[in-house]
Amino acid sequence: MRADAARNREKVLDAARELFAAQGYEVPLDEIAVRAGVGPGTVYRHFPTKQALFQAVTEARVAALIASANEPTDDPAAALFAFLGRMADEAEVKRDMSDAITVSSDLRKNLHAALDGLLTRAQEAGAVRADVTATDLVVLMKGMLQSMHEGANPSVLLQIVVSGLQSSRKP
Amino acid sequence: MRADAARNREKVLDAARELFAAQGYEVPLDEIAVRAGVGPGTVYRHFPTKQALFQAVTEARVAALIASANEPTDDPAAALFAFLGRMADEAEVKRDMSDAITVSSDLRKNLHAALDGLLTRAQEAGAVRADVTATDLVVLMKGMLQSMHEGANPSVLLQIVVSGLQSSRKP
DNA sequence: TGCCAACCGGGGCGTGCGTTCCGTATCGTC
DNA sequence: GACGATACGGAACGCACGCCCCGGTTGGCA
Repeated sequence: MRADAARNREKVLDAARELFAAQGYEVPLDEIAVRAGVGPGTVYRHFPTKQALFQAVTEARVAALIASANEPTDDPAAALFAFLGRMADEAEVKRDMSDAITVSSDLRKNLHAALDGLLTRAQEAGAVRADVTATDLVVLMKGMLQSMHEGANPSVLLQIVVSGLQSSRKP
Repeated sequence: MRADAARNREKVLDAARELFAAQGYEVPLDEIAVRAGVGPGTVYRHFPTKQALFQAVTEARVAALIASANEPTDDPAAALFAFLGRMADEAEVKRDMSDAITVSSDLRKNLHAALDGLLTRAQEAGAVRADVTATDLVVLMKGMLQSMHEGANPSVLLQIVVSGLQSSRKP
């Protein structure tokens, strides 16, 4: 790969990181190109599609998050809640977190699997209501993450969800 | 107004009700026109804009919902939770409920005011954590309502939120 | 029944966006 | 320093959608 090509690739990635984080997936690709100081064609030389660029930007972050879910622990409930907290923290600063779940089905599947493990163990420990599924949690979190950028208080939202998970099923 | 004009107006309203409920605000206006058996021009003869048509379809339902929030009660917490339940029930069947909050700022304002009243009274009764604001609730409900159509169990989601609201603030 | 106003259909315009194409500039090698 | 491959930029395409316009049609009143 030529030197300037590598440089441009980085400029595109930097611009994409910044704009996806600020505005989410809906930011026009042309804006990213302008911010990077290149033409739209150049973006497509390095990434076959807008989705691919988005994944290149978010994949590593989300993968790290998911990896942190698989560390063994002796307090399953605390592990689950800590994970939700990390997701919320990440989403509070970067708007692309919630879009990542929507755009990439791979990512969503991985997240689902990670949450499933955490959730099941927390439920076996009796710390989380038994009628919640991993799907419920993914969806609930996605709703929460989106809500964070519309004026709500993120920590209050998270506490509500965590408390709600701990309460027992209504008759 | 001519007889056929009135008939077409009703056909458009029926089609809009059905398609907005099924697919939300994003449904193309042309689809509504096709479903109604008329041309797009006819839709615009009766409603100046797509938003206007959407409001014509949703306004009454949401207004009724909001009105139900203002009935006096002696159990403020139950009133609040019942209201949230009604919102959830409505959204479970009709996808346009959550869009209504987004599209019409009037509707959003009214909903905010209604929730503010319910919430404040429930908090004064000590039944709901004091650090939640009406904005938090509107946004959280919007996220939840959107999420309901993605495979989660609506009643579990609602129970989690309700339980979370009742729990006290973490130190 | 004839006439005019009201109304209808659908083709068309403007816009925004993802994506592609190609003439031109630039890099790296011989 | 010249040459070929590589990469660049941005104009252009296709598509989807909200919205408007106009030639033809229809309804209801005289």
